[in-house]
Amino acid sequence: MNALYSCISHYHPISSGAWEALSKTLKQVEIPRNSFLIQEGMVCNNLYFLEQGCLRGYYTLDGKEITYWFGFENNFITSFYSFISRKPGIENIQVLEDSTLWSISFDALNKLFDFHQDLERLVRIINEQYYIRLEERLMAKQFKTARERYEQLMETSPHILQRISLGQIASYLGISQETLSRIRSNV
Amino acid sequence: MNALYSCISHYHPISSGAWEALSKTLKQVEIPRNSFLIQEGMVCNNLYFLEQGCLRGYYTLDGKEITYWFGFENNFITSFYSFISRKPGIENIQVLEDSTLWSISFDALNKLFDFHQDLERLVRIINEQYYIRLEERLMAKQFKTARERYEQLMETSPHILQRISLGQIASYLGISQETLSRIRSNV
DNA sequence: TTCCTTTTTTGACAATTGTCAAAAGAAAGG
DNA sequence: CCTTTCTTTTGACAATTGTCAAAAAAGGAA
Repeated sequence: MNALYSCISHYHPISSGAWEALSKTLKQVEIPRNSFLIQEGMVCNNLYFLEQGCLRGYYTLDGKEITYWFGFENNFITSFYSFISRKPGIENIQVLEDSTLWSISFDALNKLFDFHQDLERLVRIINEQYYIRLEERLMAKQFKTARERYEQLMETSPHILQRISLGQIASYLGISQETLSRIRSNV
Repeated sequence: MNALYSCISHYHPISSGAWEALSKTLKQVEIPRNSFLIQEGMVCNNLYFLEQGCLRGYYTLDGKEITYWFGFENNFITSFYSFISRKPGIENIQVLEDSTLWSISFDALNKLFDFHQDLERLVRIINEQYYIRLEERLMAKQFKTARERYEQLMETSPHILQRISLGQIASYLGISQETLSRIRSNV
């Protein structure tokens, strides 16, 4: 749980009381490669913190799997739309490597908010940071070529390339696998 | 201020104490067409609520103005990256129609959070809803053609088409003005 | 190792979208 | 009303990316 504590502190330090309450509520989840944390049609009831391993979020469109994010160590993970709106989502979260997560349910989290304002503040701040990241991604997709997006990914997240298959990276970048393969070959 | 109150209530009702404190802190801003709320290189210190009028956010790339959002009545407006990170942003917010806004500064808002947890919760919830919208937009850009994105915009926000010029809509959709013009002509 | 499966690369061609330039149309100011 | 400016449309062509199909390479299991 140390990884989570230091990750949290990086965003917004919380009181020892809040940390105690949170850590009592968290449940550890060990989940093997190729299993699913969430599947489409389900309401996502949990927010996860990924301590070790690797996940991907994808949905299915015209029979194809469209990957739109990856999760690595120290990422917060959930099927955001479903978790927030409390409605069934279209997202699948697949485990790409044997993973260790910490889990908290929607209800438990909201109960904690009532007693620990600093926890709610923490979540607000994390949300804001994740919003900024998403905004950057939209900008990149909107105004850069596939090659530029790939080069940007290599700079900011070279670890992705070592752990994720080409087809899934292509899908994440919003291009076909063949295009990505060609980008890589004729550097 | 009624519009703001009812907008807020729609997201998350707040106590009368919180509303009183908030409404005392808000400042009304009247700003004419073609002026700027924020310009690039500035730190954005304010969060706005747009009561009446119309704005756009854009930045400059290779000498071109790239519009990436529009604001209409009942929208919360800020240069998000700059407001949150407290760093200079690259965003300009231009007033497209004479507008009436309510304004609160970063510091004032954070002070209010310390006294009114329900206000912080409100902001957290609004952030979450705006995150979901952004996610939808990224998905649309990633996996739909320009024509599909245009048709989706016509369905969900037909009012945009009546108030915003074609070039700016094209930029928002991430396509050239000529392409959008052609999409419209050969229905 | 050898076989089998999955992933990546390559080729040929088509579809989508962008760029540049010019014309047509609409809006704003005097 | 006319002139000027800004916006939208159209044409021609180029660049980017997608699709389908097949080959090559890499990875896993027995």
